[in-house]
Amino acid sequence: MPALTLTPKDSSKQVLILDEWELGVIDLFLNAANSIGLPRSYGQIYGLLFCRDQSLSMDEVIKLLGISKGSASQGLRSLRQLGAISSVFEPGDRKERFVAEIRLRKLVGGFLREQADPHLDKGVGRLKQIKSLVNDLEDMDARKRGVRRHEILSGWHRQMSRLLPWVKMIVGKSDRLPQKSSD
Amino acid sequence: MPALTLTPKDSSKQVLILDEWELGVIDLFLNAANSIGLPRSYGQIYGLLFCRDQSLSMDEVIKLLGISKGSASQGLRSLRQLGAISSVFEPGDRKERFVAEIRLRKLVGGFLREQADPHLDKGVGRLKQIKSLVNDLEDMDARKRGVRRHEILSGWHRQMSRLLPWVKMIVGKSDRLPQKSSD
DNA sequence: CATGTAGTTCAAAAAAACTTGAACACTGTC
DNA sequence: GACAGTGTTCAAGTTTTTTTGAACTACATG
Repeated sequence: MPALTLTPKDSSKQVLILDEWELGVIDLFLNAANSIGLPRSYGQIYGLLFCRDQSLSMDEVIKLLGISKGSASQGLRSLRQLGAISSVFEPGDRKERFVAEIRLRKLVGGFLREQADPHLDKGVGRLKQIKSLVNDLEDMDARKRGVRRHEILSGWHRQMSRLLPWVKMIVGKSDRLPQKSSD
Repeated sequence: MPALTLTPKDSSKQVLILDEWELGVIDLFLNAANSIGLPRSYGQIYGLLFCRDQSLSMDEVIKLLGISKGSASQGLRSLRQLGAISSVFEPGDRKERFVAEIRLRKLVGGFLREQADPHLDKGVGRLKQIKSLVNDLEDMDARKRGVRRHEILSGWHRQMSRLLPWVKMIVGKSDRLPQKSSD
């Protein structure tokens, strides 16, 4: 029972309530965000934009999701930083408007770039530190054990570094091919 | 101070303090655990076991890391469930003792099995629910939008399902080859 | 330059996640 | 059966993360 008394072609008067399926999608993304370590509200925001054909302003996001200005501002900024959404400016409008990036390749790529890569970089430093601590050991047996562990960790680091490019490559092979939705 | 007058070649008298490099490794795993969404203490426990050649009992883990019985118990159980550690029983000893799994392939595989797969499974249900909500829509335009979104999500789901086996495959190619530690 | 709109910041409040430890359960011994 | 050694459970406490909202910056307009 929404959209009953709305104006004909008034595009700024877009449905200001959410459909049930949209709530489902938003909740799905809320959970997804959460499980990859992002704040729930980021997921909600992305989910909302994902559902819509039209760009939304921050105000609309706030009203539709019922979240605070602060959350919306930070969420939108971070999502853009991740490449998960992008902003557009309607000519002659001061408001910034947002749309969701829906190419999985881009989403995954952005996430890896912003989250995984930094961790791998920090890892280099940590490994160096461990190596130097190990090299300070006097006792040869203890040292040998330490060296072995450092070697293993270095190997893992190398492997993870190799993996990421493959992930970016594999995801996005045949992005958007939604033919049979038989299930 | 139990086990003082116990066994002959008392193997329980192991170093009861941590080397500095071990602290470094433990901290590394603490952070790693955290960033993949596991409790910090799991990382500490794994890190400690990773450093050691000898198996450790729960008691030793508690003393060495200074964590509570509850954390140790839950951490050890979950890590075993993830396949990140395994338990061994010294003959004639009632205590369970633990060692770290150091094959990256196994670690990654266990993590994906226990964390990623369940999410994908739940995803199937969510998608079904969204689909049925979308199919209830009267308005054909709204419905079309909903169908489109459902198709995209299904495509993503398919892609992620395809990706995981590759990840398990790629990681572990040439596990343990730590030849040149020149860096 | 006063006003209104758009958006950011950040300290404090709220919520979520993690840890603790005391009570409990199980098992083998005397 | 009472006891001692091992390990689990979970309500309550602690810590960390997230959200809120009021104050603030920036900027265009009259």
